[in-house]
Formats: sequence, structure tokens, C-alpha cells
Amino acid sequence: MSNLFDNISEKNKLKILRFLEASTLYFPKNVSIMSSVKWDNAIGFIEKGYVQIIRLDYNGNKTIIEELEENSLFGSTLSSLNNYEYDIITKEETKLIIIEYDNILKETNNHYSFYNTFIRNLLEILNAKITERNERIQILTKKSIRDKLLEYFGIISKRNGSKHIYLTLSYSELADYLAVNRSAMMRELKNLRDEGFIKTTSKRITLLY
Amino acid sequence: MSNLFDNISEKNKLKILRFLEASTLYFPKNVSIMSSVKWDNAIGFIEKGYVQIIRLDYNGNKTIIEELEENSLFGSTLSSLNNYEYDIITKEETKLIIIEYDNILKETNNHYSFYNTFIRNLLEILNAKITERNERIQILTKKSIRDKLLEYFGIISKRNGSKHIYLTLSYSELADYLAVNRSAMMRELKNLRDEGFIKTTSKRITLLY
DNA sequence: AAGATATTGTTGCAATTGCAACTTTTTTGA
DNA sequence: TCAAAAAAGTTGCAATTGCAACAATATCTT
Repeated sequence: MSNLFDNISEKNKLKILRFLEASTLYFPKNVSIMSSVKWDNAIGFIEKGYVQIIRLDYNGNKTIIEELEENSLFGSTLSSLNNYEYDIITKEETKLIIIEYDNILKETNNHYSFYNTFIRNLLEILNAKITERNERIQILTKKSIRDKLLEYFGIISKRNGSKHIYLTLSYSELADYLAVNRSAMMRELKNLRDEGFIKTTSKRITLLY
Repeated sequence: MSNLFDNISEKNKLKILRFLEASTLYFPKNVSIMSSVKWDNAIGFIEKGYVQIIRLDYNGNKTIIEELEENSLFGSTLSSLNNYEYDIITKEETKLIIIEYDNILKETNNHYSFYNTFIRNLLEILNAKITERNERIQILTKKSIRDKLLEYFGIISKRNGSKHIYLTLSYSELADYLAVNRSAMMRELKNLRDEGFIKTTSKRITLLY
């Protein structure tokens, strides 16, 4: 996964932040940062920490839209958070850099050759986001819980090049992610275990096929 | 929805296409264009026509990943089509412009002031794609067919600012899009009709809530 | 270390959904 | 224009899933 400042020196990074008129905010763990920022035209860059973008619908169903680790990018113009149903929650202490979107493409930026690298990184991050979404859609379009689980495991396994998977999500969160009932999912995991498709030890899963 | 050449004159558009070393291809209706192009580092721009990106899994389940109309952008680097399970099918006669991704960020491009506009358009298209995917995920994470339908209708209705919806997808395609069984979906539509939530006349739907 | 809180694991039962097998209607293309 | 193909519409039945209500573990937090 690409980083916004990949292949850019610390000195040039500071230069970029300066002419982007970026501001830096610090947040404690487990707080909403939705209301602290005017997101209409800003994007956020997580320099340190970990946050989740979640969605709560009228039924109280919770969906994790996105998990953002260190060096991830997110924001309204760049991923439509302009909806009151979304919330952004820090899961760790977080250092956030806010950038006004319109500043990204000011013509004067072009005078700096390293700015091309910055834009390339930005395009690559957006591309990675689309890929992520496509993977999620791939999973969600499976009709059975079993197929959703297998697709999820398959994607992770392929990504890491190993049949041994370590779950970063809790099982409750996984059920949310797959958009299925948690206990039905647990039941299906048991079936997969009983039928010899997988082996599990708490959050370690081995694919046996 | 933004276009790659918005706010760029025809003359400058041709200039851009020249230094991007773009090539143009023409396709008839209902053919796969997956194999005609080396997609590993190219993006495609649909100047004229209409294509669908679909996915066929091992069960034979078909999923429409994306529908691309005139002036849309798609491609491997920009949305991970590097998977043999995908196919791209023209649904109309199509004029396709192929651009090598690496050419997009050559430093010499910066000498042209209109190039900034081009990059801005590109960023906005990618952003729109992410938004689209988010909407789809929003729909797919609903647990019942009814809620999926209502979410879908709600999004379209909001987008057009009207309670009157015209379906561009056929009902079979809609079922694929929602990842549900077609006849179960038809049954649920009937229920919604009977319970007075919607009124339908073939592909025209009116929301009554 | 202990109480509080969150997560995991399990089950029965009802509701929803998928599937198959049709008929009817609409669209397509030679 | 007319036959063929595709899409829409229906239904019964079986399978899957969601839901509720637990008990058992694991994990915070003070």
C-alpha cells in the first residue's frame, strides 16, 4: 500500500505541507472526529494512529466502511463522507493532517518537481481504495455466508501469499464486514471446521483446500 | 459526473492525447474487449459507447462490477482488472482510447497549464468511482432484499431529486446488482407494491413514502 | 486482582431467501 | 413480420439465515 509521501524527502514533505496550508490535529482514543473538522472540501491524512469510518443506519445496523491505518488518506471530496449517517472514530491516539482539497492542484505547485511524485502517490492511493472496494463488493455479492467467508479468506490468503491467516478483525467485526448475522456466521465457521475446510485457533485460521 | 476532458478545449485535448501516446480502438456491440488490449499498465477512456465490467465466479454467478457510459474511465492500474475472472463487454458500438498509465505523470507534461485541469478531472473521476462503490456497499450490506431495494431506490431518488424512478437496469440485471435471487426479488417487489410502499409500471417506479 | 464490559460460542425456532420449474410478455434480429 | 431469444412474472418447497436468549471466555480498567 502506497503512502502519500513515498519517495519524497522529509524536507520536501514539509515544503508540500506548507504550500498545501495543511493543519495538524491530535485526537485521543475512541472519539469521533467527524464534527471537529469542516470536511466539505478537506482531506485527512493519518500520520499516526488508527481510525474507522463506520455507518449506522436507521435500524441501528453498524457497518465498517473503511479501516484507516497510519499513512492512510480519507476525506469528503475524496470519498463522499458528506452524509450524516457516517462517523469517523479513532481507535488509537491519532495525529491527523488536514489538507484543503483545492490547494492540491494550484498551478504554482508545478514549479516543484517532487510535486509530481506527490500526485502520483495520490493517484495510487485512490486506485488502491477502488481495489479495496472492489474486493469488498466481490465478497458481498456472494449469496451464502459460507461463500462470503471463503471469498474473504481467499483474498487475504492471496494477499499474504499464505494459507495461514491471522484475523485483524474480531469475529463480531468480521460479521459486520461481511454483512451477516454474527451467530449464523459462527455456525458456518463451525461447519467449515467440521467439514475439514479450515482449521482455527482463536484468530488464526488455516485453509486446508 | 465529471469527464476526463471537462474544461479543456478540443485543441488541447488532442495535444494531451498526443503526448500521452494514446491509441484509439473501435469495437462492435457485444464483444469482449478484455483480450484486445494489454491492460497491465493502461487505462481506457470510452469516447463513445457503453460497456459493462462483469465478473463470473466458479459457480457461474454473474456480477456487474461497473457500468461505463460515454466519457467514463476504467482500466487495470486504476481499478484492478488484473484478474482473469473479470470481463469487459461492449453493450453498444464503442470507441475506446487507450492511454499508458506511466505517461500520465511525465514531468514534461507540467509545461502545459491545461494539464492541471486534466489531472483534476482524473482525480474527480476516481473520487466518483469510490463514491459509487461506497453506495453499492451501502446497498449490499443491507440484510434483507426489501432493505436492499429500498436503499437502492433511495439512492437513485436522492440522486435525481425525485420520487419517480426510471430503471436503467433490467430486473434481471438489478437482481445481479443487488446480489439476490431474481424471483425472490420479484416477490419482494410485489410485496412492496401490495403494502403500498411503491407503485410500478414496468420500469417506472414511484416511491410512496 | 476483581468487577465490569466485551467477545465468543451455542441453540431452537421463525422468517427469509434461493432454487427449480413453469407461463406469459417483451424484445431482438434475420 | 415472425420466429427465436430474453426478460418478467409466479409458485411451492427446501435450505439458509436472522434473531433472541443464553453460558462461557476473554479483555479492559481501576
